[in-house]
Amino acid sequence: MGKAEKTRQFIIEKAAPIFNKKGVAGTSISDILKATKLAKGGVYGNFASKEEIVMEVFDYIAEEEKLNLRQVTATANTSAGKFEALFQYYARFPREQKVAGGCPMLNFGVEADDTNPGLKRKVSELALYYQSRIAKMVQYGKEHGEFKPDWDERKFAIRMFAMLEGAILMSSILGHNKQMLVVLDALREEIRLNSR
Amino acid sequence: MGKAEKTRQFIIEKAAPIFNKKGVAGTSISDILKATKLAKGGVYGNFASKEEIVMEVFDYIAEEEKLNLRQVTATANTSAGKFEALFQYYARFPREQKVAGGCPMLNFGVEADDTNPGLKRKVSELALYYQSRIAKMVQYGKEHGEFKPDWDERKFAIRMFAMLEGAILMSSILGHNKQMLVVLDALREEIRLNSR
DNA sequence: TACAAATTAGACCAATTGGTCCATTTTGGC
DNA sequence: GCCAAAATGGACCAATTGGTCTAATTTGTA
Repeated sequence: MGKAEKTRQFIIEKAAPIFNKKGVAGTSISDILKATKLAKGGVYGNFASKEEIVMEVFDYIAEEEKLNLRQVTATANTSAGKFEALFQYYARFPREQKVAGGCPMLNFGVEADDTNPGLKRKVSELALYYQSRIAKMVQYGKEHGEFKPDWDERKFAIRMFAMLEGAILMSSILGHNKQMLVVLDALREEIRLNSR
Repeated sequence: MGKAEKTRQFIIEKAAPIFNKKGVAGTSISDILKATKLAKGGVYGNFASKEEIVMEVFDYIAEEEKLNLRQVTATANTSAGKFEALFQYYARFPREQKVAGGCPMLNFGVEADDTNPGLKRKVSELALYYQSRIAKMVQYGKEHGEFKPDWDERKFAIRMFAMLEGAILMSSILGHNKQMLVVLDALREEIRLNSR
């Protein structure tokens, strides 16, 4: 029992950054064998196919990232404070990422879009989860008198999410985070304007 | 002379949507042979490698997309009008795309990031080109009294670009463009606030 | 400590990968 | 319409792909 489960988890953890960096099509089973130092039997005894590994890898990265962000926001006790903590996290992104390779929604989403409906669904669910978390942070802030009551939290969540993903893309292809900083400042300003 | 050049172009045009949809690693030479109905000699007589095809395919898509957007903005003669034309184009994105598969900066950028420095560079140049075009549209609007002179065009360009890319990602993984419409409305509002 | 069950190593498989090469065909200029 | 040059088809290549299978090892438990 325990052994197989541990090997499974071990494979997932080793495979995750590879898939996140090189993509699904760009990652071969032999890449995973190399990283885990297992033989084929060790992998295929625990997973039915590459596809199954990919799915679980995505779930794993998603869960780690959620955990990460929950920790980041937990440090503050006001909504504005949580937003600021988030912004400071993204100002350092992807340096403090647990699973290397950048944003999994961006990486897997772009590839899955035209090739893997199951994975695409997972990505969209994760994206909507983040947007609802953002919206809830605004909502909470409104309920506690931090933010103006007429601030549309759902629209803000969509804009914030889109801007962050776009900024992550730019950071990775430009090799610096100056554009991310500009985006974060704009978000800060938007929060300030909606504070009271 | 002419023949080889035409075959080259033919291969690029047929290969472009495939690479744009399935990615570089996800596209095989045999996919290209199938799409062009050529044999290997016909492809490798015109290109040295898959890599060379990819590079030219990206240039081709980039050029087509630039042309497309230039036509879109050419219909209006004010900056505000050009922005509105752009927004209407992106409200329909990717329906009216010349090369199918979505935004090449998103598709190629995400994959090239960790795997292909040459392609990565092309992507970043294209992204900066678009940002400078946006900035110039604001600049022109300021010079012609459309927009307020203290509007920071470079920061706006970064935000607009990031939001559009993020919205394109969301459109493709959600399968609808509702979030894109929210983003476009926000951009419209920002332009309105900076108009005079 | 014995032993069945769980786990793994790695040989093996057919299919596919990117790429080469040359004989044949097509081409455009004279 | 001739003919060299350009272009193409497709056989062929070694390496790699995802995946199977079995013999050997490791495991937890009685």
